[in-house]
Amino acid sequence: MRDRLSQTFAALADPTRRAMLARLSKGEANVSDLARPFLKDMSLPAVTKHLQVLEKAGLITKTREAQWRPCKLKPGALKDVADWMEAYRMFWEESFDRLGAYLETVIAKKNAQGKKHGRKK
Amino acid sequence: MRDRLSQTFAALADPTRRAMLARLSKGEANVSDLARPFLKDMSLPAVTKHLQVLEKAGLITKTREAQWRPCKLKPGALKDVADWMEAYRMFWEESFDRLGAYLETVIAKKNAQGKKHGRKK
DNA sequence: GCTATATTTAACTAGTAAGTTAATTAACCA
DNA sequence: TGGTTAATTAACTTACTAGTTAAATATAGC
Repeated sequence: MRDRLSQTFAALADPTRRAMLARLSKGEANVSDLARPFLKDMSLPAVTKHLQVLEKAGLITKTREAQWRPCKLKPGALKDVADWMEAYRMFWEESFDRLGAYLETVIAKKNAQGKKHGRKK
Repeated sequence: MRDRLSQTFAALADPTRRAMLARLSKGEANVSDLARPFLKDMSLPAVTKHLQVLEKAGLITKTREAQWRPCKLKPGALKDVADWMEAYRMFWEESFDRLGAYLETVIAKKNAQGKKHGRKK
């Protein structure tokens, strides 16, 4: 599984790792903060490994601060997932009138992008 | 990996399977249609297995029609992914004014849901 | 320097995933 | 009935994943 998007999806395919992301969505946390809810179920090295998976997938960044390793969400990879998902939105936005509303938001988004930031794709 | 969302993410963590979904987003297709682009790279049983993964993850449905097995996208699982993603949208919608626009669409969506369909969560 | 705290690395095991080839099932057609 | 097409199942191999325990590294504070 060499491609980045596959790596990201694989990282998300685990409830422990998703719980860690959920925790990080509330704010920065170091490894032992993130480990705390799971230490009944698994060892600390297991937590370290999960964090390495998240980091390699580009979902978090880990920095150094004394003996702690503060982690935070890194949005890029999630954005890639969101962009991929976008192609399928019409399939889950089931009602027809919602589809119309959806198309409007897409157009609004495109315009906003064109004006302010040059984004890839 | 017992939970459904993990199963869905795992199914999406493979470029072959995502390509199959992309094909199905253009319309129904049977197994050999879906296999065609990959038969240089893998055997037909491998394709069958990929489709089984997608089916078990709730991403496609397979029906019977004579000796063919027409497949089509099943949006439910993708919707679950989208719902999960929603909690993180603010992290990848990086610019502050976009965040404002995002909040408006969330409110609009909430209202639309309340009026028309009773959805979970 | 010594010790406690935070985290990672090493070495290993068990289970799962993705692929293979060969054989099998199922439906159609002549 | 026999052949052809479509798809799956069986049995197996290889590689990866998630976890383990034990040992190592790094930093802070006395």
